[in-house]
Amino acid sequence: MVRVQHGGGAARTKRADARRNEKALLDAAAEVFVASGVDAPVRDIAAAAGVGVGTIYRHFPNRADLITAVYRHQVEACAEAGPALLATEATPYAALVRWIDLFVDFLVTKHGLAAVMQSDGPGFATLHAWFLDRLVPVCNQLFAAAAESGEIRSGLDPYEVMRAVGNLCVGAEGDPRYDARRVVGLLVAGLRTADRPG
Amino acid sequence: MVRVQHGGGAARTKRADARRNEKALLDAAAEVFVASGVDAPVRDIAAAAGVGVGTIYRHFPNRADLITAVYRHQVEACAEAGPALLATEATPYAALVRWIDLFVDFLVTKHGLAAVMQSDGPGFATLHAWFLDRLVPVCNQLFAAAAESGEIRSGLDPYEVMRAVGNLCVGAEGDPRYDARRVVGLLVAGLRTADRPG
Amino acid sequence: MVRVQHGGGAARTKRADARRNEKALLDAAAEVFVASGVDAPVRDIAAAAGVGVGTIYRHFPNRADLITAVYRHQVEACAEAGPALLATEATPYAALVRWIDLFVDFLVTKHGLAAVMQSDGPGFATLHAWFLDRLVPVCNQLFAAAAESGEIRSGLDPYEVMRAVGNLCVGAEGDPRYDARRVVGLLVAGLRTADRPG
Amino acid sequence: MVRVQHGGGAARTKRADARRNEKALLDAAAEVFVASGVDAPVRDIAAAAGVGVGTIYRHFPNRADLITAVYRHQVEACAEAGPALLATEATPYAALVRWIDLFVDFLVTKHGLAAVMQSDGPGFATLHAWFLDRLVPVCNQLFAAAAESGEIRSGLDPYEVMRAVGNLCVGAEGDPRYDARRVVGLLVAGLRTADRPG
DNA sequence: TATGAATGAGTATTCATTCAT
DNA sequence: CATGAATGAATACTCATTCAT
Repeated sequence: MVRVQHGGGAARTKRADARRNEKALLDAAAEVFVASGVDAPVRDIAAAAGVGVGTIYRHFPNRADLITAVYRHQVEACAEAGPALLATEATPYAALVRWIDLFVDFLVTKHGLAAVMQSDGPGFATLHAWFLDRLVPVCNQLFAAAAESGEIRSGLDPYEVMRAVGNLCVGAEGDPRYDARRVVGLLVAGLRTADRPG
Repeated sequence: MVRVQHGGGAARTKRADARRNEKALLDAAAEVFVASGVDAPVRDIAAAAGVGVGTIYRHFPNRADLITAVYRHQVEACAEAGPALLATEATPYAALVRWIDLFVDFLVTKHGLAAVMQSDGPGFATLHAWFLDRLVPVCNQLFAAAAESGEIRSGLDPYEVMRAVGNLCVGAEGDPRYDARRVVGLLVAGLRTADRPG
Repeated sequence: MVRVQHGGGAARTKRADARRNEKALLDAAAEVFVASGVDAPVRDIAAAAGVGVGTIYRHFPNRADLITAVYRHQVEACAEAGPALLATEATPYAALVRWIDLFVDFLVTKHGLAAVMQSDGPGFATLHAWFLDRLVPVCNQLFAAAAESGEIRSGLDPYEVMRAVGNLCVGAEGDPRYDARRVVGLLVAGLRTADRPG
Repeated sequence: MVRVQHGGGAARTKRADARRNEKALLDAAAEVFVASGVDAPVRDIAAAAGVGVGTIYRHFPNRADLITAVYRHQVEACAEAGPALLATEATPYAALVRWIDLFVDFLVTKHGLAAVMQSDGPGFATLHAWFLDRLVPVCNQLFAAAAESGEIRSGLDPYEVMRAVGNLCVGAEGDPRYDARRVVGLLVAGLRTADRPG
């Protein structure tokens, strides 16, 4: 009723405002996550976004919701890249390698995000599930293609490999002797068929 | 004279008591670590050990000291196994594989310990350094032998590989679809020379 | 429109509430300081004010901020009295004596506050500096005038004398045989020129 | 009976040991007091003395006992200097000035000891009383002589003046602009008769 | 009698979360 | 709907004091 009193235009304006607000909030949260990790104090995020903490709780009741929202677009892009790579790369294995590279790029540049892949806290369960729901099918597709083309071993669980890749990206920053891409490269090399031609 | 004997005896007894206490404390801490991770509240550990918090601070001024002490023996055993395996296994690569298996066994059974390998908190720096100081040289030796025998690629950094293995063990429990040993197996397979015989 | 009015009003109301709260907090803190000194536990102050400890930390991040706020008005009044006395008293020395009396009155009635004048703790540095910044200039003015009129020795450091007066007020309560005003009177008498007329 | 079994010699040896111990303890405590103030942790004192904390508690059940013991000799010397100065100095006032100088020298070189003169904690009551019992009579004598010779005002309470001097010595170290001797000089100057000759 | 290990109360401080305005 | 003030549980750490050896 209140909405009716305000009229449709007002409601739309409101919604637009809310959206702008949410967008600003997500941008700010992303920055804070990079700087302080996904465990950053809620107040810091609110301050960075220029909103009150209450606003954050309204939009994202739990932290996982916020993290999910923050990275949704990027994860989305990563997910969509799978089929595309499969279509453009020379072989399914090449596509798989490229895709994993994208995944790694995504993870290592987000301080602390990789930890999400391993976190067992109940609050992160939703986020965890969301990541998997969105990316594992893509990964499945790539693995299936590469297995069918005989480029990688059969019997591999794409989920497990993704989880492994995620783990390898944890804490990659700040240690000059540890290069997540390099060790992921080793892992990916290990996927190849045991008795491949060369 | 009695006093002198008593004094000496008392001193030794005292130390023995303290040592027993320390042992009980380490056992309790190990259990709490398994249940709640290495970040478990000091009070919980104290309660589990049946001592006051002061006693913990007396024996282990900071948390890293406690963690180090808790896992010292096991890490020690792991370190000592390296040369032994090199002597008994058929090839250096076989020894390396077995040794990494031991390392993984050690890590995956200790909830949260693997996190230590990646933790960047200043409080964990000492512990981190200790782990590396003790295990990296062993790892170096195994890698050198396997590289010399032509079983693995050259140019690998054992430290980096250990770090990767550590990461792969993070959060291994509680996820039935993720088997740290299996993914480490993939990584280790990736170490092999690119153009190995078979 | 209603909303806009409400928004503005709400914001102002909020701030007013917070201010009221802060005032209550300051009053409570002042009382606790009198009863238990400026080192009183934060929790006691919070309890006395009927607020949570977090509220205190919100308003006054460190103890010095709280103490400063508690005594700001009184110190302010003391500072402002300097020039006024200079204008109304018969001679500069008389003004100085009266002003020091005010200062003493202020200090002796605040249990533990005088200790602030001597505290060397880093946390009190700000407070200490603030006290001095505000009062020393006033004191300088009074001393300069009294020196020019030939009523007191030259070469005195007003800061040092203030510090001395502050020290003389320490622990003045609770000892019936020690009267801060009396001993300060002795000190002030000692300021007079050595070869004054009478 | 046990003592009888040990024999007189043994008992005497024991007592000698205990005395040596107590002496070492006092020396160590004095050093720690200078370094960290009279509120230094008991354990620090014990460590400095090379004894267990229990030993300190045995010899000095409360901190005040320890402080008293630590400074007993020096206070004693100060007390004894009073009559001596009265006998050797030209006038009673000169003796008084010299004696107060001694008192100040004693206080300012002992970090935190001066605080004892103002402390109202029950634990320090004994110490406080002891200081006064020993020094006030001496001070009385000096004041009486100086008053009789007409060099200082009459009606002064020596106790109060001592207390004031003690206060003026508080926090004297660490502030280059505050010189306890100087301000005590002002106070002492203020003691002179209001209408003295020159 | 000396020791020092153990105790645990006391205190500061942070931060997620709620709710009146 | 947004705000941010208020809350208070949680946790680390210190240190005086006791007591078994």
